[in-house]
Amino acid sequence: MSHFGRSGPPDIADTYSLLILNISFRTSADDLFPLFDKYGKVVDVFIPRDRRTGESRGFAFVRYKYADEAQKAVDKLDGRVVDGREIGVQFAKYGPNAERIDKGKIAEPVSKMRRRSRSRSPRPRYRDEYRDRDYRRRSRSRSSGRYDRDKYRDGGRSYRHRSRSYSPSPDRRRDRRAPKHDDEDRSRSGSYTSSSRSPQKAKYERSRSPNQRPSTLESPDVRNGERDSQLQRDAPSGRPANSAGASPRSP
DNA sequence: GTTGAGCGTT
Repeated sequence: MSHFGRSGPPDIADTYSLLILNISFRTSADDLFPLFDKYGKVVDVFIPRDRRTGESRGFAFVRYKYADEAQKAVDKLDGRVVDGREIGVQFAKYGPNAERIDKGKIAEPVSKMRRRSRSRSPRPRYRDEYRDRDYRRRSRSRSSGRYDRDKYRDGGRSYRHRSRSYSPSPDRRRDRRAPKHDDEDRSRSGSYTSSSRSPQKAKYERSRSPNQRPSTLESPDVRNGERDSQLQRDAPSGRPANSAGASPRSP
């Protein structure tokens, strides 16, 4: 009953969802919980994070138990400087399931809605987060800015002169994060339920240990050469039956 | 290490 997290939200029956925008990227639910809990009874605080990097997106969802408290929080916390950034508190417009929300509170399930609001969708939200597998680097920021310009500048001539054939598979490296520290109290690190709170709130070093394995990170050329070498060494006969007829380059 | 309109769950 008190343990949720197996299937998403704990209980969104009589709770009002508030959308917190403009929050710092380092702000966590633990920092927003006491802030919002001071104005009312916070049921849960959820901060959507990126699936690729795992960083916060910059907004959070605070679920209140009563609308009056939520309204108060919006009026009080809206415009408050948190972590050095002004946050924006407002009622959630959409539900977790894209359902209809009334003042942050879920009006009714989609089943009862039938197809009433089906014809009303003139605003297709383009969520270019991770389409499927073609998730590129456009994301929500970082891409559009000076970075692109700089990149373009560098790519003006470097990009074009990419030397010989360049294998278009740079994102093939699946270097997993080195499981150095596994004592992460925060299992979800996103949903705060005022339940499990680590007494040791030391400064979580953002250093995610970017353990990049240079072995697999080596250029394909080197690997290719090595493989080629090995292949050649594997067939010192001078005539590898494998290569007989099937040459790497079919002219 | 970076960024800043928006709407959500391991």
